[in-house]
Amino acid sequence: MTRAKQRRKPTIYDIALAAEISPSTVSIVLNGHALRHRISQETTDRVLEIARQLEYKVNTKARALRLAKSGLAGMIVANYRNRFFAGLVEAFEAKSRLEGLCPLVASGQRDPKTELEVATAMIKQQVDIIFFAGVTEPGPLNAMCRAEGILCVNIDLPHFSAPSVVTDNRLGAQMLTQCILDRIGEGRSRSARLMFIGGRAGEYATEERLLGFQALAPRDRSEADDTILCGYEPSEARISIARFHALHGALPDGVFVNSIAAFEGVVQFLLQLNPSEYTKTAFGCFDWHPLAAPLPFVAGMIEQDVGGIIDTAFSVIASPDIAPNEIFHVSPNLIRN
Amino acid sequence: MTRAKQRRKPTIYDIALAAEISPSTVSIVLNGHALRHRISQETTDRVLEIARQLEYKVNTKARALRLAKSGLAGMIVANYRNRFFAGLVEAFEAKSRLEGLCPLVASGQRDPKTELEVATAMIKQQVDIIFFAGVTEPGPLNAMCRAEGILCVNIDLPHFSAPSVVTDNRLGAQMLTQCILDRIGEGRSRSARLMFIGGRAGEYATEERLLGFQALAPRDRSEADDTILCGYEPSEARISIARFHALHGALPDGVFVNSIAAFEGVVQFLLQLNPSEYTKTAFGCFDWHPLAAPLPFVAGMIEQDVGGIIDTAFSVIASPDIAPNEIFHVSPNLIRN
DNA sequence: CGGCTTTGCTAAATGCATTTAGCAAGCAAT
DNA sequence: ATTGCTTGCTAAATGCATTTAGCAAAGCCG
Repeated sequence: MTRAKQRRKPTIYDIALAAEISPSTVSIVLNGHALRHRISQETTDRVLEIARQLEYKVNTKARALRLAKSGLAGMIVANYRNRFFAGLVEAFEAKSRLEGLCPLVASGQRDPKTELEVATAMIKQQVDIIFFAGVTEPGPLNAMCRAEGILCVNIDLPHFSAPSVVTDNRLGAQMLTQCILDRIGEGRSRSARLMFIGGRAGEYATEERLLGFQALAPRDRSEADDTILCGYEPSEARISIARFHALHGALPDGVFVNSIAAFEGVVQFLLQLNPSEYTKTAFGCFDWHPLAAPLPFVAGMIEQDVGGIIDTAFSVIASPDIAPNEIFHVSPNLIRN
Repeated sequence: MTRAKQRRKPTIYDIALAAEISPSTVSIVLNGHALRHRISQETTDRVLEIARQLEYKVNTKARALRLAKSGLAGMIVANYRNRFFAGLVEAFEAKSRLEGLCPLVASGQRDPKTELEVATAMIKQQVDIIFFAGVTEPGPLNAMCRAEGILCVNIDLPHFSAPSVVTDNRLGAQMLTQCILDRIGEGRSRSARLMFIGGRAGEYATEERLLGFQALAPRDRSEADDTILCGYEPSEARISIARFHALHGALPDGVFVNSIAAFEGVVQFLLQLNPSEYTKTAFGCFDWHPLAAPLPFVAGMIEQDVGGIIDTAFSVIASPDIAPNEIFHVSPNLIRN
């Protein structure tokens, strides 16, 4: 392999020179349009062989400049530390490559300013599509994409200004609530006291999950302080559940923890208690993590179907006539303990 | 803001037309070379104003084509689910943007074939630099970069074929071991039995950490079965520590868990035991995770300094005369419980 | 043999920004 | 008036791939 290519990267002109034909023909052949343009088999073979020998690689910048598309697929996620987004990104990368696109991912850190900056950077790179996952306000970003003619999809948080793909939060919440009730046991579950902790009022996912929870939680027990929408900070969840415990002198029969972040806070609190305090309580978390799963008091966790979400999002992109306000639901999985 | 830009994106030619000057001048001004090229203040202002009005954005493809550099900074990580890599990526993104580069991250999934594919895709995108973090074999990838004239740095796993930035694993291991000994207590720590579990023999990080561990672990106690390099699969770690426990009828006084993955397996095993079995044992993990930190038996965890690693890597890139085999060490942090 | 089709290929325009060499006008000095 | 410098700007080449319109040669028909 004594390749004397160190000088400069070979272009189609180098191939043309070596094959004694025109650059046009080279381009046609390399793009697989030989038949369409009636290039002879002989010429085609020669071009391909020389390209191989020279280790020719297309200059993506020149191609993108000419075609006004980059072959890049963009995705913005909130962050990578969250396992849901991490899984989403990995599924996105794999699928993008399958589709022949180069994935370009960035985190928006749930900060509108960063999100805008990151989205602008992606548009500058002329990404052909963008998925917005875990963005605080998709509306303006969707508008930007429309103005630039970039196809986009909202993930996780839907918005009417672009097609959206979301987990079926209500269904997942029902599955999780049922799992909690199962753990509590036939006898007690009818009159069990269930608590919902974590998330924000008015927020799409939280509201949906709350609906799923309330559909199964014993009616007569839905008292005001059983639903604590304290956000996603572990410390807030810790304080909130501690307050409940102090007030009632005990934990409820079941706890629906909305998100792994809130779960962190709950665990922090529980581990300060005497184990006998929480072994009678069934916990469920709308999120899955391998470190939380083996905890003895965990009845079940919800794992969102990141592969399904990404596949759906790509199929949305591929369908040209989908209404911007359409929402697709993907069922999550319940992992029972 | 009734912008009639829908048609086509404005180019420097549009600006030139509007300002009644040449595109050359526009380019010079927009690149901040006005002074160097003696463009009058008046002209400069006019160009900038019109560019603003037209919402001009440079076409990165054309620029990249001309300059033969893309303004992209690439990084390959093993995956995103691991918190260390997740943090690394977030630090990388932030720093890249500070440096005026657009971050392009991809995961190699610890699979040489994927790594090669991903690296090739990045090179096709003409990234200006690449960081390799958590790739199985940096050598060939470093060689590719050299052939293409792309600056690269190895992170986490060093290799002589490019400058490397790694956590000071030995130091971190010493800190963690000391922390475990502290927890065990003055009285017992001299003759304490310490165990090292997780990682692979012959692997750089594991060997380094083992050296740090052995430097402090009581000498006379370093028996063969106290060091279990069972890889990174949680199930392997679970089985290994279970076997130890069955064989000796008890846990050791202290356990050095090498990686959060191994820790998962350890936790799985512990939670099956009666708590009295493990409360006398001090656990330390070379990795940090918020769900593991509050566990009562955890004495401390090591958090690698992702920001420091990325900053160091960028400074390596900026220094043209660094030997390819040079290795930079970044101290990690011990999080005590 | 003239006219038509088919085959196989090419010329040239295009996308947009950057940079170098250098022009023209104005002014000062001799 | 001539020479020389400065100021302010521009022409034109360059990077590389793609695509459309169309040319030349060969083959076929009547």
